[in-house]
This record gives sequence, C-alpha cells and structure tokens, in this order.
Amino acid sequence: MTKADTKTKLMNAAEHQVRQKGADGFSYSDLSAEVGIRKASIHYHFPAKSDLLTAIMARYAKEVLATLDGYADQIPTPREQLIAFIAFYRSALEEGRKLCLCVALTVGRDALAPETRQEISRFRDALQTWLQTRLEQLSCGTRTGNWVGDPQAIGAATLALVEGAQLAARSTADPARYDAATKCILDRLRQQ
Amino acid sequence: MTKADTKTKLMNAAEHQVRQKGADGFSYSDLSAEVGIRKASIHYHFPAKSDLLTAIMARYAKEVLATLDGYADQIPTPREQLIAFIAFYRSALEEGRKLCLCVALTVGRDALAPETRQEISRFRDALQTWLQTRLEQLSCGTRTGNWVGDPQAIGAATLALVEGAQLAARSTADPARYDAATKCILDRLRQQ
DNA sequence: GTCTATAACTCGATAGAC
DNA sequence: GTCTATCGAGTTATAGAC
Repeated sequence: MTKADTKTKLMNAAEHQVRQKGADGFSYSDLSAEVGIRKASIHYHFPAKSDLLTAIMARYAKEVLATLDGYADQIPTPREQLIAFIAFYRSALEEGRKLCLCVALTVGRDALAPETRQEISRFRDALQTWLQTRLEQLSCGTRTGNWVGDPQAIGAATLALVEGAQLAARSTADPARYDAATKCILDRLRQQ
Repeated sequence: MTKADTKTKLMNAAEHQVRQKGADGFSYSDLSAEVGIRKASIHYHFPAKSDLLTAIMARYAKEVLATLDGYADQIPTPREQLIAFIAFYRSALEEGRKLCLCVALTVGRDALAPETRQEISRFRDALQTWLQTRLEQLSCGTRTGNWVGDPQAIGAATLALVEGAQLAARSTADPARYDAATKCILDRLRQQ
C-alpha cells in the first residue's frame, strides 16, 4: 500500500491534475515530472490520454460510490447520511483548489471520448439515485418538516447545489464559499 | 448592428468557444476559421490570449448585469424577477451545449491572468448581491412562506444551484436536467 | 517496463511587407 | 488592419534499444 505501482501512481497524479486544472490543463509531461518516469513510458500504461481519463473517471466513480454506500451502512439515519454527503463534497475541495472529477471534466465534455462521457453519466445517475433514496427515507415527499417537493426533484437540486458550491469555492480558492452556499440545506437537515 | 466590426466578431466567436469548450479548448486557429481572418491578425486586436479572455469576461459581466437590472425595472415583483433570473440561466444553455462564461472559466482558474480572475470575482459578487436584494424584498429572512434562512445564505445557494444545474445539463447535453434541478426552487417561488 | 530519440503536429506569438 | 512567413516551444504518440 505504501508503494503504489506505476500505473496507480500515474492515475493518482492524473486525477490530481484534472481536478485542479481540467482535462486540457495538464500533459503527459506534467505526469512525468510528478511520478518520476519518462513521458514516453506513460504510453505503455495508457496508450492515449483518453484511456487515462476514462480510467481515472471509472475509478473515481467506484471509490466515491463505495464511500457513500459505506455511509449507508455505518451512519444510522438518512438525515445524518445526507449531512455526511455534503461534508464529503466539502472535503474534496482541498483548500478550494480542487473540484469533483466529474465537474472538472464536464466543462470540456465535447472533447472527451464517448467512454469517458458514459462513465460521467453513469456516475451522476448513481449519485442522484443515492440522494433520492435517502430523501425518500426522510419521507419529505409528503412535505414532512420544512421540505417541499418530491425526492427526485430534491435529489437533482441537492446534487446541483453541492457541485455549484464547489465552483463557488474554486472561483476564489476559498472553501468558505462552499459553506456559505450549503448553509441553507444543512440548517434544514439539522432542524429536521 | 448587422455588420459587427472585427474586434466584436472575434469576441463573439471567443465567447462562444469558451462557453462550449473551455478556455483551453479553443485556439486562435479556431477563431480564425470562424471569423474569416488570418490567425496572426488576431494579435493586432488582442496581443495575448489572456487579453481576449479578460475582454470577453468583462463584456459578459456588463451585459448580464445590465439584463438583470432591466428585470428590476421592467418586472413588477421580486418574486417574478427571481423566476426570470432562473429562466435567463436556462436560456444561456442553448440546447445544453453551453455554460455561463464564468462557470466555463472557473475550472481552469489556475492558468488565468489575475485581471481575468478579478473580473470573475466581481461578477459573482454582483450576481449574489442582485439575488440577495430580491430575496430581502421577499422578506424571506423572517421565514415568510416556505423559505428558510437569511437572504445572504439563500442568495449563495441560489447562485450555486443555477450554476450546478447548468453543469447537470451539460453532462448529457440535455437542458431538461436544468429544469429538473431547478424545479424545487421554481415551485417554491410560484407558490409564494 | 522503461529508456532515448524523434516524428508529426499545434500552439501562442512576432517580424515585416503591403 | 490584414497579410505571409516563420520562430520556438509545446503537445500526443510511435519506433526500437535495453
């Protein structure tokens, strides 16, 4: 675990770069410097850049969804699970310098390979389903507490909110902007 | 008005390109093809690419804020002004293929010139102030209707929501995802 | 698996004619 | 203002030695 193999090191470096600078913002040369391998050697592991992007997006989706499923097991109430979700997206910022991988990739969507796009779509759908399930358990659909709307609509809004809040934080490299944008929904969850 | 001068044509083309592909996703070569001028000639109008990016961001901010101030004059109630704001961000999508310019630029923020970053910050602050003013007029701070929270927090959340909703639409090039993500807040505004 | 070397291309930017 | 011509550096990607 302490010494990752080269392929893993490359994926770690690539994910870091994309989330900080976007898919067009880094090159094999950057990875070469970060990992300590000649840039031509990277092509042995990932023949084309699109292969690398697809691989890191697939891994990212798997890891994030595993984390969220862990919340479902370890955290007792859907209310607290949703609070943990918002905190998780907060922690992904790392001082306001990073974004969720799928946000970082979405801006340059036109230039992505079809397989990469598909990974992004699947991930977003899975995220929204996860949120929707928790919201259904809150039975907010029947206007319990101070919620309005059906779980599907609230799920879509919640996902948009945390991604938008990440952008806000990124705009001035200040995580406090994430907190400001998510204050309302967190207060509402805590009151419930 | 029908025949824009070259400088304006270049800015129009650049804005279109950035909002569709990001700052790193287009080149002077693309502009050359779109406007019908040799790429070396572009440097006469905008010596460096950063000059062009700063110019289109400044123009974008001015135009959008003028539109919103127009809403304040022409639309009677703050409630309807806010609904118009959400519709405006919807119209900016253009079939799910475009983003708000400041969202498109924020991902690659690290590589932007300081002047461009400053234009983005100023614009975001002005947007949030505009939203906050409308929300104060709704007197939602005192928990009127089914709102919760103070105008400042709701303003930050609303901005994050519409920007996140644009990303959702972009993820599958489908504007319906914008509608899904903004359904809750629109319903709440309409009920009020 | 990693290396050197390089092909083939695109990028932003400049010089100077007209 | 727009052009041709070009520079130097960057990019992804490949070939072949070790």
